[in-house]
Amino acid sequence: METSHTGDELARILATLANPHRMRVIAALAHGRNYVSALARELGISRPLLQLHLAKLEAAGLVTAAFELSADGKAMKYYDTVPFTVTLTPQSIAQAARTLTTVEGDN
Amino acid sequence: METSHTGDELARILATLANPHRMRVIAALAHGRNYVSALARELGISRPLLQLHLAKLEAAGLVTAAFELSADGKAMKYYDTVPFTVTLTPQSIAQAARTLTTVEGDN
DNA sequence: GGCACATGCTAGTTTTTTCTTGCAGGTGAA
DNA sequence: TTCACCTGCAAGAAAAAACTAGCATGTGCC
Repeated sequence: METSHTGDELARILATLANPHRMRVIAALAHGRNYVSALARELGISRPLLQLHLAKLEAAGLVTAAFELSADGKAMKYYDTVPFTVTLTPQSIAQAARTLTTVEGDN
Repeated sequence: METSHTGDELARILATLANPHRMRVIAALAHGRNYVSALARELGISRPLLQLHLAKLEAAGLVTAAFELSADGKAMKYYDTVPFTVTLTPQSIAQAARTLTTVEGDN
């Protein structure tokens, strides 16, 4: 559950979600947690590419990672979605825009 | 007022909103409509740059443009925000992801 | 005419993001 | 040992986005 974000946080969240691969990752994880190699196979993309997207999703706080040992002793990195609710309206954008830190010239 | 979007529409909306300049444009227009030259001065950015961002906002359906003649007969292009409400949750993302059209390899 | 304001467009650069390729490490099992 | 899995990382290529600079148009007013 998300409450309010700074403008920069919101911008990062939106930029992170605005990608087809990452939307599919969220969709896949919404059905249940999974580890990266299996997830890569499920989505039909390369593992390094998936790791890149997972890193961005995690940086934005939209998924979490947890190491776990499989039955046969292998280290698996499991990812799961973080529940969130973000409501976008012109007003909420305006509110967030007030806390943007992008410095350029002046304002 | 927004209802449901295709995955591609949602991705475009999010990508459009995920930019500091465009967030500020939404914020500025939320206070009232304005024309591009005045808006550029208010935001402290160049007019060509603002026009680029306005074009993207309009393409995403987040703002509308209307030509109007000023008192002294000059053609002014006024922009205004379009009311919208987009709620993001893992489920809504998953739902949108089903209609993504990005073709790559297979799925 | 010349100045100040409005718009539009385009070509080229810079920056960021995306993606591939390839190599490293580790484990258990045949 | 070799094979099939798992992870991590980094360098370089490719693609997309952001931004600048400059020129064009038009208007009314002094």
